[in-house]
Amino acid sequence: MLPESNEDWIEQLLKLSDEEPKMTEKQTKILHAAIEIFAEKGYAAASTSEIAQKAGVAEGTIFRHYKTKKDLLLSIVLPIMAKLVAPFVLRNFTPVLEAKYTRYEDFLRSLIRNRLEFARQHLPMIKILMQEIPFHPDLQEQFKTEVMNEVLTRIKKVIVFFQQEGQIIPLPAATVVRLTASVIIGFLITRFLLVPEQEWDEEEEAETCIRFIMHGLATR
Amino acid sequence: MLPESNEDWIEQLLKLSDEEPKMTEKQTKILHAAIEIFAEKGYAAASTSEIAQKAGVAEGTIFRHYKTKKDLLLSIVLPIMAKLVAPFVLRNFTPVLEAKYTRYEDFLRSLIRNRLEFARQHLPMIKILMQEIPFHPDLQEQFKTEVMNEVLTRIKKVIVFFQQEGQIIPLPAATVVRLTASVIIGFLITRFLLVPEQEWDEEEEAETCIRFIMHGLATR
Amino acid sequence: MLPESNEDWIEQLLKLSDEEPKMTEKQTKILHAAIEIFAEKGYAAASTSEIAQKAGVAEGTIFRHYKTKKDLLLSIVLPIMAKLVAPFVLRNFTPVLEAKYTRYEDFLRSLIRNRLEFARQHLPMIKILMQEIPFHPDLQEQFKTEVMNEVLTRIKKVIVFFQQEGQIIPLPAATVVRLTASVIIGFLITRFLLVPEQEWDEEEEAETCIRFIMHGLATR
Amino acid sequence: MLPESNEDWIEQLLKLSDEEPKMTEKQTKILHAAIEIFAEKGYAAASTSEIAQKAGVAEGTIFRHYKTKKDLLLSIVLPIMAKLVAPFVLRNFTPVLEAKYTRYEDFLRSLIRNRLEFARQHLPMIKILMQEIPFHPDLQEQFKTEVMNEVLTRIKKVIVFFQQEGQIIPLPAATVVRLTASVIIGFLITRFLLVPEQEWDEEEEAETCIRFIMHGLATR
DNA sequence: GATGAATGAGCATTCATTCAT
DNA sequence: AATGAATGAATGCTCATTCAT
Repeated sequence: MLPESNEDWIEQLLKLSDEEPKMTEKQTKILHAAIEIFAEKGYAAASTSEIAQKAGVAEGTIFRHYKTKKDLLLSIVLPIMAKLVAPFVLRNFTPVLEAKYTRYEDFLRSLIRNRLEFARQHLPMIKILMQEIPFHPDLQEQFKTEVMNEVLTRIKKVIVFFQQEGQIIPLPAATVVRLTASVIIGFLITRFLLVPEQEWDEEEEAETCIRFIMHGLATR
Repeated sequence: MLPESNEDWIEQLLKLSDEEPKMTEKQTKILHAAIEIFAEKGYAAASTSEIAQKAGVAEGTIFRHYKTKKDLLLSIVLPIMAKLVAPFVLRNFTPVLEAKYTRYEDFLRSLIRNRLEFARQHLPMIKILMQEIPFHPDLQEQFKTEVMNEVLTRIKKVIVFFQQEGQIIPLPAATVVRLTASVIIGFLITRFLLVPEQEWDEEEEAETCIRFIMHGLATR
Repeated sequence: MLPESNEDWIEQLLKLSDEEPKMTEKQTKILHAAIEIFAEKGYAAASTSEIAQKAGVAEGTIFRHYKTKKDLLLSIVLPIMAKLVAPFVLRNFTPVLEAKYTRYEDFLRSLIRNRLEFARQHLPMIKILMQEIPFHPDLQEQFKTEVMNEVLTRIKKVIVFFQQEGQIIPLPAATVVRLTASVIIGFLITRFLLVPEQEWDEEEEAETCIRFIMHGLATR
Repeated sequence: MLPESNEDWIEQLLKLSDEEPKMTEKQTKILHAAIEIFAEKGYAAASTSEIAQKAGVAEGTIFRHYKTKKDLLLSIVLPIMAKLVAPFVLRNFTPVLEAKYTRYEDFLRSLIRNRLEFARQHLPMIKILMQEIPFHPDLQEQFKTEVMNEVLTRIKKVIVFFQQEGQIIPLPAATVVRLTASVIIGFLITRFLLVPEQEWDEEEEAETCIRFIMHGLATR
């Protein structure tokens, strides 16, 4: 479980998540079909006619709702990008953190659990996002601006805070972020992409990650 | 520099690397053009006519050397996959290791340096491999067999060896591999894909990674 | 100004012109939008959705009033064709003429002025008519029947009348009509299509046309 | 027959006319099919698949030779526009004229005969040119530049020359051109488009046109 | 009457692949 | 070995038209 005190921003995250409630039923079906097919064969190799078929609509119907195929991609990928950064960008992120988590370890625990849940719920969309970012400069731009700048600067503040507290080693904040993120993302990728079929004791593995990071970053 | 003692398998790696010495000049140009364009726009979005144009050959010439477009992809991606696993698969890998590296830390250092060099030399092909694996079951199969099975079992043996020596914590070998790989791959991705334009003190960053891993895995 | 004596058939023309007084406001807007867009891009290249948009109605509304796109075209083009021939077809045309215009020159003057006004008022519809006639056999048929037969035979009678009077040269009536029409239509096209932006002294140019025709047709 | 002295620029015109001798046989067939179909149904209403079918080639073949459908149109329409103005633009036009034709009437006779032949040979392409100019700003631009500017200024010089000789009435040159052109073009349109099926005594009609123009423009 | 979502045939264009030269 | 013209299936997208609301 996440600490109760954390619930407020999860709540906010969830609020963000029920996208476009005014979508017609056909539109929803198109979106779902597109997610499935884009995730399976990639954007470029997916054909709109296949999407239409899987969605059970006429091909023209896709283009009534999404001006172009690219538009359809963006309507999948932009919201997921927003949700990806949401937890870090909510305006009360830093103060809340500093007050709430007296230990880096608690911060990590909350983060991992939250991202595990996020990945479980949105796996296909995340796959699409990761696959397509390299080929779409506009997505890259958005990603760099929102993630690199917004998220990184906020997290770095948190890192510095814990460094000042003497909890973690005084490496450059960017390095600390990279090391931490590598371990967590490496876990998520292994869990959901590389070996998804295996039975995972997620609690146990999460704790192992945390301990590894904490010892790795401990002040000597 | 890599320690001299390591040179023998690097030598072997290099032997593997001058692939198909019997390639005509046009074929080489086709291959180079394909690598560039596949890396830039992805396999599915790349057109053979664009490749032909960039290679300065006629469209038909591509299909004289590579039966299909997929064939052209494989001729890029299979060799790079072979080279990716080469250092671990050379038949003398484990014994050599156990004798040579008395410390996990030295093993890591050698590994990181070697992979840095590998990534620097073959970045576009590695990009292509990573991008296309999810969409080609045959590549996945090959990857699982060669990397997951061959490489992992060998590395796990090394891990167990160092665990028995008491140098690293007695976690499941798979977990140790994952943690170690996450940090190293996370470094490589950040170095070459996320922030390639930045000036990197690779020696320094590599040592930071090593220290992080060593502390993270240290017996308590 | 047109000579008063001419007013009666102008009056009749005007009666014809307030077409379909029972049109709803939306229908009027559709018609206007269609005229504008057909004239601008041609019938085939105009899309009903663009017309709907410009008219400010829903796509379906067009088809409530006009069964097909072709229907919409006809509802523009047929009335303008009727008005085009109206002055010549009014049943009292010939007798009136013979009585009224004692000189061919007066007939021409009245004709030019009237057609100038007609072109000024209905330019876009005339453009559409001219553009589409070659591609619609039904329009051609209508045009040949109404214009070639009806109008030509009546005008020829007038010509013969003036030839018998010795005012104009005894060429075949068809030739006289062609020469006269060429000059007048050539003027109208230059005035409204080729060089519409120029300041035109229409009175002066009309008189020049008349003098040219009269000298050209004068009995030697 | 055209006066021998005129043969040199006709010769030049014909030289211009054997367009692109390096066309493959399929390309020729595509071009001919396109001319036929564009003339019959108009550019916008013609489909490339219909053209391909009539040409007896695969649809893709069209696009190997002409990047776009518009390209195909231009490859028909630009050469015909060039040929349309060729007789007037040949660099020796004015001097030759002034020396050769001592009477406006002879100039007209030569012009009419030449344009009759031109229309007879290239009727479908001329139809296409006339139909499409209103809808393609780039064609309009080209037309205005080449025809309006180049041709008109040259012809005006000729007109002024004959006016100074006292052969024709001192109206504005533009007006003289318009009157003359109206009569000739009116004849051509009637001959080839309105009543092509009729037996025409072209010599006789041409002389009638010339006499009409000469009397119309005679100094009083 | 008016709407606008839905349709599916049709469009221009691209593409991997073939083959005669 | 190399070419490049030719292919025809497939693609993303548009369009006139229908119909339930």
